[in-house]
Amino acid sequence: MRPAAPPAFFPPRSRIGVLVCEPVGLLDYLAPEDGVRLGQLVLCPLGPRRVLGLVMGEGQGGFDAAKLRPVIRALEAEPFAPGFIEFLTRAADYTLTPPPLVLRMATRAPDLDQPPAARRVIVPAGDPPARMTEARARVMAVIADHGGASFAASELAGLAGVGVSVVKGLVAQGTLAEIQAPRDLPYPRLDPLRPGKPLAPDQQAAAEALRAAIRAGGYGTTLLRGVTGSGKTEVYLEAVAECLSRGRQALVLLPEIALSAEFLDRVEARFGARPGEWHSGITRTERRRLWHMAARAEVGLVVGARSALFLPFRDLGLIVVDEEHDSSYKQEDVVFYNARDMAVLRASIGGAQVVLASATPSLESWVNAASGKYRRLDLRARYGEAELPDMAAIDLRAEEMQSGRWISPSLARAVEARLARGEQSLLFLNRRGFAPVTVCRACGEQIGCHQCDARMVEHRFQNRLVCHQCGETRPIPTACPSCGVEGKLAPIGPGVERIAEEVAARFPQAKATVLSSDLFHSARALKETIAEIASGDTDIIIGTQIVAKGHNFPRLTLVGVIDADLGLQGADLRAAERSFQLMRQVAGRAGRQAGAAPGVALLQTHQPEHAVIRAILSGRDEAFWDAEAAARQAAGMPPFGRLAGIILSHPDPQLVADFARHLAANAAPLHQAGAELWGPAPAPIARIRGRYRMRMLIRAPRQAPVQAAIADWLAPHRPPTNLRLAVDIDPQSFL
DNA sequence: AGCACGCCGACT
DNA sequence: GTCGGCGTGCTC
Repeated sequence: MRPAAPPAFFPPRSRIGVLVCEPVGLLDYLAPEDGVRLGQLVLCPLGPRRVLGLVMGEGQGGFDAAKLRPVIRALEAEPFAPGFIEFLTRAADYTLTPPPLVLRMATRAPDLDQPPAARRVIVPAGDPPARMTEARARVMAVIADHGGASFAASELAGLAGVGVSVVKGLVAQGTLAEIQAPRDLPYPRLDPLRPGKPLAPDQQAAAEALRAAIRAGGYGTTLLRGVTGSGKTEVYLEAVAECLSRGRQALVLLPEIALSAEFLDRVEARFGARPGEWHSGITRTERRRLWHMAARAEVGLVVGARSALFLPFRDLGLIVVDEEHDSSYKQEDVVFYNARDMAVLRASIGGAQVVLASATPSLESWVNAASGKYRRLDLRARYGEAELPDMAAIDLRAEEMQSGRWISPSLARAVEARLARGEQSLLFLNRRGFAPVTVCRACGEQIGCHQCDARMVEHRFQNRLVCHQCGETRPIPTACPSCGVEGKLAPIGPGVERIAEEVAARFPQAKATVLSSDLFHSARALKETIAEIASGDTDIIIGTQIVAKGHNFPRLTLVGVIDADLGLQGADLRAAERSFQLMRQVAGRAGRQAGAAPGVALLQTHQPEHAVIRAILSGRDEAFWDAEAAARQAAGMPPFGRLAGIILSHPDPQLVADFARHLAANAAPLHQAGAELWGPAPAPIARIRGRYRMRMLIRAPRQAPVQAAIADWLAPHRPPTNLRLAVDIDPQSFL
């Protein structure tokens, strides 16, 4: 373990620099009466308010010493480690996010300004009572059975099946005592020495390579590539074991933590205890506990969603980013960041290892591995040849398609064959709802959202029209809102609900289940449905991309992609890459059967000769990535060049346009840095929630100081009131 | 982000 | 004359 330098101490009333959780940022204060340490969280006076701040170092000066106000008090939370402060600072610099917003992400735990939560618990204190009754004996038995665990009086009474008065009586006798104990307890230690599952030779070799990297200490990133079922998880859990046995903390990031109960069980089976769990669904109590235990190094392993990267770990030695290509790692609202890239940044500062695990890596990671910047480890499939299903295109131009139907005769025959054999089929369409467009046959009007530049999507199960941009819903009208003609509104195009209708009509004997994120109010409900499907309770699954995430359906032998062309259109830089990854994953759902013949994946397409379709069918990933990389390199696009998006929005379209043009006309700092500026242009979604949106795109050579150039460019221009300006470094979405 | 201040139109 | 709309600016 590395020797920890003693944290800098600032004596009482000395001048300190504090980053406050408000847009003002770094301000000077006087240290409180007991002094304060670097990295401590403090409560500061700011105007009439008290706000949270982080002690960053000595004061900046340049502010009238007589006006300095003292910090109210230091919080009892563990101070941030210097490496963590550096990470926050550099993450803010990289993403061009105001540092206070990054500090907010790092302090998202309840009651940080409160002293450690305590509760009153009952502990053994003395001799058995003079009179031992049956009820008293039961209480003593519960205490004996539960060893070190401690309970509140009411919990103890409940467990013993007696009234609280019995417990109180024992306290009065002096047999038991009620004491104050911290509410937030350390997590049970995971045991890295327990034996893991036996590993195949290639897993063994990969695990040893990761262990060696961790043993060597210092930073490094590894791309761990292996299809679903190749045992990636067992391999990186070995890296976790090595990290834990060296006394450092580990973090596993997952894209869809809500679905990870199975994952937590695997961790428990491997290490004998459950890890800390961090995502939007955990309770306030658990959130507070995990935050403090991360800071105090009293949790060894945390499994979490992308925001877990901003937990104040004391000494993080390993970050695993599972399914590293997943687009949910990119946050695009208040703060724009990619958790995969920030994981690499955090690890490089803290001397930690990163494992990027995926069956279908992002082009960025693939190129970094090819250039030697990342180590690359490959795993083969565990179960013989069943890695991928047999794949074929169904050329829709050659099929007899009836209007209002989307399942071709060829695909229907394949489904019939599965029904006859009692096997499952999956029909994949990445489109929620019943129909994406509702058109008036009298006047041609397409029903749109009042707030957004988007069409309302019919959701027949809810019997409403829904805007997929802002979530606004309204009843499905019978008359056209534009011309008023009754009964002429018609749904155009399919969504999963409409495929379900077609399935019900064409395969009336089959049991069908629709899997779409909007149909499940909770992660639990979704999990239950998935378990039912896995148990064989369904003949035909109709799903959006929610089905692409690693669920194992043992009886699934056919995957039908309703519209393989859907992701290919549009000018999106990553359309080909994303389409390839998604269809590869969906097709893989039919390729997992141990020992059995591989399943079949059929792609309905109007363009079977398209490069992406051919690449998927051929199963030659390397060739696809090579071609994609060459095309990106030729165009100077990421990862060979750099992009940044500028998104401006305001309720008045004229105002956004004027300000955007004003910025574009004064872009000298960008050009001096070797960057190009494209736009402004109305964003593809030109209006969301009543705000008009314009976009600009910056492209620069790989080594250009893009962030500094953008900061210099924007600094002199005050945006008008209420105009929102967001900078999206390394954008994934261009909408 | 809040919360002041202050400069304009609409009233008891 | 005031009350209150929100645009501008400051917070160590």
